[in-house]
Formats: sequence, structure tokens, C-alpha cells
Amino acid sequence: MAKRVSHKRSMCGVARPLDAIGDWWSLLIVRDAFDGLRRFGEFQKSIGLAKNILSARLRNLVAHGILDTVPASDGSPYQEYVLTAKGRGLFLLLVALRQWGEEFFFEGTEPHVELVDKESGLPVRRLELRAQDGRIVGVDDTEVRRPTPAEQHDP
Amino acid sequence: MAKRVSHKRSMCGVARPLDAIGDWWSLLIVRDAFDGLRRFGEFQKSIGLAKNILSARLRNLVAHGILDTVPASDGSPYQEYVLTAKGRGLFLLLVALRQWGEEFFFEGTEPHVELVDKESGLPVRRLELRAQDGRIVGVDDTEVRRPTPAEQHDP
DNA sequence: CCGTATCCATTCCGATACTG
DNA sequence: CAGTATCGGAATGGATACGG
Repeated sequence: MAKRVSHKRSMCGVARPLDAIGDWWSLLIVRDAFDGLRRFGEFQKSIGLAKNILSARLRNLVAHGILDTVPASDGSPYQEYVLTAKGRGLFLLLVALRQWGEEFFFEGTEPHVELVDKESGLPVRRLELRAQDGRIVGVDDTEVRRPTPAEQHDP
Repeated sequence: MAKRVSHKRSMCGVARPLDAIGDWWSLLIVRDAFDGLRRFGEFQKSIGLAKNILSARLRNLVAHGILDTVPASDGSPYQEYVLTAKGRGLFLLLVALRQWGEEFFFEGTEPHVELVDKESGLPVRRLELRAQDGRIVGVDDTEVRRPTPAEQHDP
């Protein structure tokens, strides 16, 4: 999980978060948390991974401040796992992943889960990236700027 | 890499793509590809992983149609790795990851790489998710709708 | 310079058993 | 139901050596 090469010090906003959510299961857990799942057993049933693994992943997500444990909502003497503000910040990332997945991993006819606007019940639009002046920008309209000209890439 | 639990048949757009880019290194490779890197050695120097691992990851990305190999640009008898349309479709996902990372993994004063609009040179805005009518919607304004009421969650 | 093949240590994951 | 502990098989990742 935490790889030997620590990207903690990388100046790239892409590299650093990968310690927290770079592994396979964590994003699925977070997705389920967005779906309203809170209990250990709920996650386990939904994702279908071994309990010890789930335990480790949950602990990791809590350690990274993405989930938080709260005492209980019903009377159970157990814990529930809820998204923190940092965790909720992953919303757009999940949307981006979902939209990419839907575009390239599903046949046109194939039924799939859909993210809809509660108010209208209609599917949301595609994510938009805009410049300061409001223009929608794509890959070729942007570039990456490094803070100091001394740095090559990541190191 | 491809886990025993195949999510290939999941109806969730989040789960399926994880076979392709769910691992730690792939996203960094794709990020570098967006940065213009094309050669084996460039990726290796930038990311700093063992050659056999890089080889496997590149092969996996090619197999998933995210990268493609092209003969050469200079005279070298080797290959170069370029993003396919599917790969370029990951742009917004990288942006989402980057913005989340910048928000929660960097101190305010800490310098970091920045994505800027080429035309103005100014940083891009935060990603926006809009409903059909143009309203910007967040987590609480949306919900997930499943294609048939028969399905519980993923299986 | 590009990539494959091999070896070895570490980690991951699933199954199971166990405690509260 | 909610976890922890342990065990064994599988896969990962790094280093290195090797061939085109």
C-alpha cells in the first residue's frame, strides 16, 4: 500500500494522493460510502472482500482522514464509517472515473448505473473544466507549470 | 493485477475501469504520457520503477487500449507509447485527482505543479458538474439510479 | 538505449478460526 | 454482527543480468 518510494514530497498533485487511494479496493469503499453504506458488514457484502482485508483498508482510509469512525447510529456497540470533508472531496474524482468508465467500458446498449440530478431526475452532464474566463478547456488547451524552473519532473 | 473478482460485468461505471487503471503506477504513467513522455526510458526515469514492472504496466495499458505503440519518431528501432482516444479520455480524471490532491495534500504555502490555461496562462478553475439545466450540482444534489430494481448493488 | 528473464523479499488476499 | 489472528498460496516489486 504505502510504497517504498514515498511520493509524499512530490510536487505533483497527482502523485501524492496515491498513497491514500491508490489501491484497488479503497475507491470502491469510498464509492459505497457515497452510496450511504456505513457498516462493516455492508461494505463486505457489497464489495465481497475478506474481512481482514476490509479491516485493513478501512483503517488505512481512516488514517488518511478520508473516513471517520463514529460510535453508532442504532444501538449497536460498534462503529460506523462516514466520509470526512476530505473524503467527500473525492466526489468529482468518482464522477470522472464513472463517466470515463461508462464511455469506454460499456456497450451503448448495455444497462448501467447512472448518476442523476435529484431535482430533475435527469442524468448529469459531462464534467466540465473551464478557464478563468469561462471557456471550456480540454487537454490541448492546458499545460502543466512547475513552480520553479529547477525541477525536472518529480524527484 | 486483474483480480480474481472480475468487475468486468459490474453495472457500476466506477468498478469496471479499475482493472485497467486501478493500480498504483498506471495513473502515473498516463500522467506522464499527458506530459508528452513517449519513450520507455523517459517513463522509467520519471517514475523510477524497475524496468520489468514498467514493461508489464505498459503492456497492460496497451492491452486495455489506453496506450498504443507506434514505430518510432526519430530513427530508433524501438517503440513509443502514445495515448489513444480512450487514454486521452482520462484527462478529466487526472484533473480531478490533481485538484483533490492539491486541496488536501498540500499546505497552503507549499509550491506545487499547476495546471494552467495556455491562452491566458492562468490556472484553470475547479471542475464543475452540472445538471441538464446548467445548475452546478454537488454530492447532495445527486443520486445513483440503477437500471433495474432487481439488482441489489454490484454482484 | 530498449526490453525481457530470473531471483528473491515483501506484500496481498482469501479462507478459516476465534473473541466479544 | 464486528472485528482480530493466523496461515498459505499467489502476485508484486526491486535488483540484476542478459540479449537486440
